[in-house]
Amino acid sequence: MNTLTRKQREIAERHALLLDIGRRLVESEGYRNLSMERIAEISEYSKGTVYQHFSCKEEMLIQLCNHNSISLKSMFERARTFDGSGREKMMAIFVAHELWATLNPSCHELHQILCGGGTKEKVTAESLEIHSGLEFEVFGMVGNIVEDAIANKELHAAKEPSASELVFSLWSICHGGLQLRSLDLPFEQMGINDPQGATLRAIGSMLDGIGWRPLSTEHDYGAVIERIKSTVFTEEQQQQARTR
Amino acid sequence: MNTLTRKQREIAERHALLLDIGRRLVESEGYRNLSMERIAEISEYSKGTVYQHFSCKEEMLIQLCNHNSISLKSMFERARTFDGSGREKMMAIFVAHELWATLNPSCHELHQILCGGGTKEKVTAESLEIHSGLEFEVFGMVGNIVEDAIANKELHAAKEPSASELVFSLWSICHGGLQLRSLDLPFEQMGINDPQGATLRAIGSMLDGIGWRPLSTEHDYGAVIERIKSTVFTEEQQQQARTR
DNA sequence: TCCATTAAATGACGACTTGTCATTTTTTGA
DNA sequence: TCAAAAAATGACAAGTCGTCATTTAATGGA
Repeated sequence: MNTLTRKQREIAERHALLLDIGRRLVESEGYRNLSMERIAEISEYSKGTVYQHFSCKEEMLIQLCNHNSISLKSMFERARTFDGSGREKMMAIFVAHELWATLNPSCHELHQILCGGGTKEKVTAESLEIHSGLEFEVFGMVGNIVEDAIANKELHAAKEPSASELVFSLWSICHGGLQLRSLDLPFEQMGINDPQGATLRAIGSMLDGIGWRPLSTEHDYGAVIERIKSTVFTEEQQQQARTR
Repeated sequence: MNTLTRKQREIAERHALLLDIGRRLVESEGYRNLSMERIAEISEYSKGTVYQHFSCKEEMLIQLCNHNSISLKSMFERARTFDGSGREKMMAIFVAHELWATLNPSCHELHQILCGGGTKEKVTAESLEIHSGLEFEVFGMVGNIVEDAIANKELHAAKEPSASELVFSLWSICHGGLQLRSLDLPFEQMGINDPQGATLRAIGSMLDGIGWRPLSTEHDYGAVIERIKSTVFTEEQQQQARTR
């Protein structure tokens, strides 16, 4: 039993190693230049061994993506511990999401790969289920913040947008913003000086629009965000500062 | 001269043919299963000839994408002819965007490919410039509607969000919504019964939030959208109805 | 300790793609 | 009519994915 577990541990370690190599390759050269052959070379295992861990390239990609989702989830878990109003907690979620996207440059790209191109068809049912499950959990976490706010009367319940729908909208703004930013258009020339801030203000306007109190005109959310960064995400913020 | 032009016309025609085959292949099998070899076969030209038109696969993809952008632009041009308030015109833009995305299923996927994966590096400078130019023009068109609304006092000018920034936000919501929808999560199970409507309501909330009059509480924008569909986009709407 | 059995690792291989370029075919115009 | 220019072709090199027969290592009983 002991030996068996040792072997299992070795396999798990190698699995993590391979994923890490994959992540680094995607980050440094884009997922198009990722090849299983390269991963085998770098890891100094043979291709066959790599294929014992991942049934195909896409399987590796979805596992990388799931790994990212887990890290997002844990950041969201920390975000919701921020001691503040519901809307402030939502700001903490936003901060978490931005830090996550900045610190894991591959995550947005990987997410997009999963969306299209018949990628999902090639992946194992298991990984796909994990993926949906994580997406579901993350959605739920954010939804709970909305529901709490409704319970606290910060936000009046309405048929539309429902709590889930609001999460849908927030998700759209965040990911759409990331996508647009990744196009690296000449934003300054277009009159957009601060794309990240643009996303933040878009969320602010939307929450104002549904009447989530205190409104952005009634409260200094800029200061809140600084407080969130320096209290809940100290380490990540430093890490981000170092990366730049 | 005449003969030369005939030849040129032939080449242009073939170029269009190849693009069309490419588009159909992307739509039917996803861009991952697109191969230049297939395009050559289907078109009954040789691979070498195909490569005289497109320096590489990515070049074909960006040209497809640019083609889509041109069609988006022309739909936006029609949208802004809608006879109504600034905010109603913006709804017409939204309708145009939704119809465009529905009628050209490849466009969103192609757009995403361009974002990442080192695709832009492989493409000709010319196509890339056209791409940026189109994006710029489309942004400008929507921006003009915002500026007109400010001039008409429907919307009070503010430092932030500026007109361009508002366009950025709207773009984010629309594309983020498309991306999320393309993940085809179990939306109903998550409490989201109408994803397209969710995007629409998100935009409504945001425009309410910045105080663009008349607010959604003061005006029946649902009815406006029906009017837009039946007057400006009659044909597209029928086409969409047929597709479903 | 030795050896038979089971498990794991390997890399040659077939199938497929991309992009090139020497060769062949077609067109042009004198 | 025919030589020169232009265009089309597909064999080819290079690279990738994923498989699987073969080799290598681990295991556990005698």
